[in-house]
Amino acid sequence: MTAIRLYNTRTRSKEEFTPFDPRNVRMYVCGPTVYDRAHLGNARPVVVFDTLFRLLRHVYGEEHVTYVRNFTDVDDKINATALARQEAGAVGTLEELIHQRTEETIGWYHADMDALGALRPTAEPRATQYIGAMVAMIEGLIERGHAYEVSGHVLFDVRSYPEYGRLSGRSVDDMIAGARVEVAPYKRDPMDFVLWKPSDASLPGWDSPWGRGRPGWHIECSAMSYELLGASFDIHGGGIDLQFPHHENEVAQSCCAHPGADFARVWMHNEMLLVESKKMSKSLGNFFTVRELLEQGYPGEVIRFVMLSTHYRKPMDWTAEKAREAKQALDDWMHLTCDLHPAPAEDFQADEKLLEALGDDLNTHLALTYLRALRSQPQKLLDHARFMGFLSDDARAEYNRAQASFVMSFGAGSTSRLAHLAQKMHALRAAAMASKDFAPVDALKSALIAAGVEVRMSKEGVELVPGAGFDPAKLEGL
RNA sequence: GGCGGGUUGGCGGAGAGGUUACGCAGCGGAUUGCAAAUCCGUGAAGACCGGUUCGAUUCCGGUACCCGCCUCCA
Repeated sequence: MTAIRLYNTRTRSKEEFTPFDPRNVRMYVCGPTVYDRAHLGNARPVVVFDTLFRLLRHVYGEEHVTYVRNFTDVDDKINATALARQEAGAVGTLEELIHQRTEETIGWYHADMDALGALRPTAEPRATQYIGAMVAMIEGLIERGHAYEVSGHVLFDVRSYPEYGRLSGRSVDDMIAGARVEVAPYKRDPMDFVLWKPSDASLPGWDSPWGRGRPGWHIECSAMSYELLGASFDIHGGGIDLQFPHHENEVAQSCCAHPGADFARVWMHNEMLLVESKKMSKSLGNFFTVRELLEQGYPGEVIRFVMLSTHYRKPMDWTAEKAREAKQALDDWMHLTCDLHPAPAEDFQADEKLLEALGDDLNTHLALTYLRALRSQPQKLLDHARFMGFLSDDARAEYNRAQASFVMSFGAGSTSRLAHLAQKMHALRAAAMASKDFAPVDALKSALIAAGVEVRMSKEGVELVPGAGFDPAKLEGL
């Protein structure tokens, strides 16, 4: 069995991965808050942990890996969007408008992440489906003396959990010293965080022992991971910016609610995405969405390739140049493999070298280097690229559709416009060879290149290949 | 202020205490009427200062600079 070593944020070291139960390897990854289109930064953990999911499925068997990624559909930004729609005259109750908004966003998210070649997780729970589990967990925390109720709020008492701060390497005292936020007066300790907060009539709420309200941000992941994966599971992933406070608080809640269990054994955090060397973030406003990129003509697999060309624990700068290189490599692979048939997934056995690269804390860059070396073995390249999430059925279909639509618009075989031009070119060239006057040949060649056609000439004949910027209209009159 | 991470050739980006990363770009060659595509070959690095070592870009310490978290965020 392939050895997998993963960097564990909790211990700050690379460790050999040993699942609690090899027949049910369990991974939880923090998913999106569904109030708007996913930006490119949101896509990084999706692609990274999708690659890990694929590796785990290959090593332990498809049926033996459970991957949970949540949708946060309780959030004040969602409420605000719904409220704005209502004020703009949208029909329906606030709850209906909120539901509409989250449904719509989840649909976008699925479409965008599918385009990146990411497999759907085993389960995608929504916070609103687990309010009962959250309330139960909060009640348990109060009973055990780890949480307290104050004026409709329930707060977690960080001083009741001595390990608080261990995951993110901070001490409560240091954090208080450097605190930049105003502290709510009802908190026993400035670092105490909200488990439950009251909702007024203009906000969505659920009945609870503490009145009508809604959960704090962190409790949902604790409740859903417990319900779907148990008190102890193998891997918890997410962006490094979630390490504190989100994951720290998750650890505190879960470990206090289920003493004796491990919660997540391995914590994995992907680094941030940069744009122009600055972190892409909502507050800086320098983010763009996956959809925008797709619409600009960057195929999803190109985005995936760029993502995987940088190790997940390093910041990654998104640049047009990287996208260009990725596209070049993928086009080349597609061209080499478009006529081959992929091996059925169940028969595929990945090469040990590729598995070693991925098993070494997801060295995806090395894995891509391995794929590149497979140029001379197209069948092997096709199967291994597909294992990595490239050259998918969709991408191959799209490629073939593009080829077909080209034939469609010009007619097939010798009557095709380009074939005709190729013949013309060939004849002109043959004449030029004799007359030594190449001007007419060069003129036609220039016109073809201007139309986005690549001109390949050899002794055997002339081959015309339409490129990315191919414009059939420019062929008129040639 | 507290905590964490980074600094590799023109660009991107890995591994390894000593032996070619790789890709892109460049250069040279084959090929071509000239090109394109393809193939072959090739130069170029390890922020700075110390230490450990027979030997460090790789380990340790310091300096500088950059970045992130501590506030919604993947």
